Amino acid sequence: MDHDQELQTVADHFRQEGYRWTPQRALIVRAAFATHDHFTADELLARSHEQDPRVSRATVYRTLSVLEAAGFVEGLDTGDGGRRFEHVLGHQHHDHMVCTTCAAIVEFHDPLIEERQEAAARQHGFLIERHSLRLYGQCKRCRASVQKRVGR
Amino acid sequence: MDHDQELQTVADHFRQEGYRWTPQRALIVRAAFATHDHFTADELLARSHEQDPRVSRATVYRTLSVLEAAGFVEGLDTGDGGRRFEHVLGHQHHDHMVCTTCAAIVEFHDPLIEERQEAAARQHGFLIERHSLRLYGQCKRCRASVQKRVGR
DNA sequence: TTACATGCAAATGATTTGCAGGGAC
DNA sequence: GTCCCTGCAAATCATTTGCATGTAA
Repeated sequence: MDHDQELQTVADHFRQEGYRWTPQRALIVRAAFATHDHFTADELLARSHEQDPRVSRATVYRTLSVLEAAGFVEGLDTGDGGRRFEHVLGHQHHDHMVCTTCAAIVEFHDPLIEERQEAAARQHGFLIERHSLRLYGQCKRCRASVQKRVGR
Repeated sequence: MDHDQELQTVADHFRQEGYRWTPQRALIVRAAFATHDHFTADELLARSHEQDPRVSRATVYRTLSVLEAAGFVEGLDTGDGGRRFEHVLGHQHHDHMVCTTCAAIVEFHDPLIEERQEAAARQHGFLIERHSLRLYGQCKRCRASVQKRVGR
């Protein structure tokens, strides 16, 4: 799915749900989908401002919450109180490793883990709607630089 | 490990790390360990106030952060911006299912999942310090009441 | 004695909301 | 023409911090 198609999908969803499709929302969604990275609300505001400095922070938050509810975007707690969002539409589900030193995010996926989650849920009569698996620690790069320091 | 022993362990840790062991900290830790549930900072403050209304919110937060750093307590983002803590000392590691309807928390544990997490981390040169696995959805009770409603 | 801890109130930072004017449908 | 959306500023909410005073070691 290319970006224009995606944008169309989102626009359709907004209208179907009774939301209006405004230039601000188009601009914010375009900015959110521009790259597949993990952005904060503030970064999204900044990116939107590159296109039009009049877009307000409030509208960014309001749009993000509609996008999240619709599953176009997924929010991750960063652990330090903030949140980052990622563009999900058209991307395969995956989990995250978060570096506690440099905040780098590594994505991974393991079907066996997903399967065992389902099994655990079944055992408890629980119906999974979504899940979040995060590994916190040191990424390759940060481990390497620690070892260097320790080594000398 | 009974509660007095636990308290002693925590007190020892505080002193070893150069923190002072004060009546407030003892009171707060006792309140945190009183039950194995998932409490907010605010609830802990309330519980502490039952013993001594002069304990301040700031001291609760300051004590929680030492407890968390030491691994006596573990913080979980609730998804709505807040956090809950749970007493970890003397309890086996486990993950959580969170009911999005009634907020009930079900604990579960799967060694195979842990193993696969380690494997994934190894593959990416990542060193896990801690992890968080949360399944969000409907608990048994809430599923049952939805079905009842749909059924009639 | 001397840092560190405490309580208080003010500061912070992310997110939300009330409101009056503007614009999608 | 409605009613939702927007920008702005003020309001929240959880958490943190500065400071003068208290106190564990």
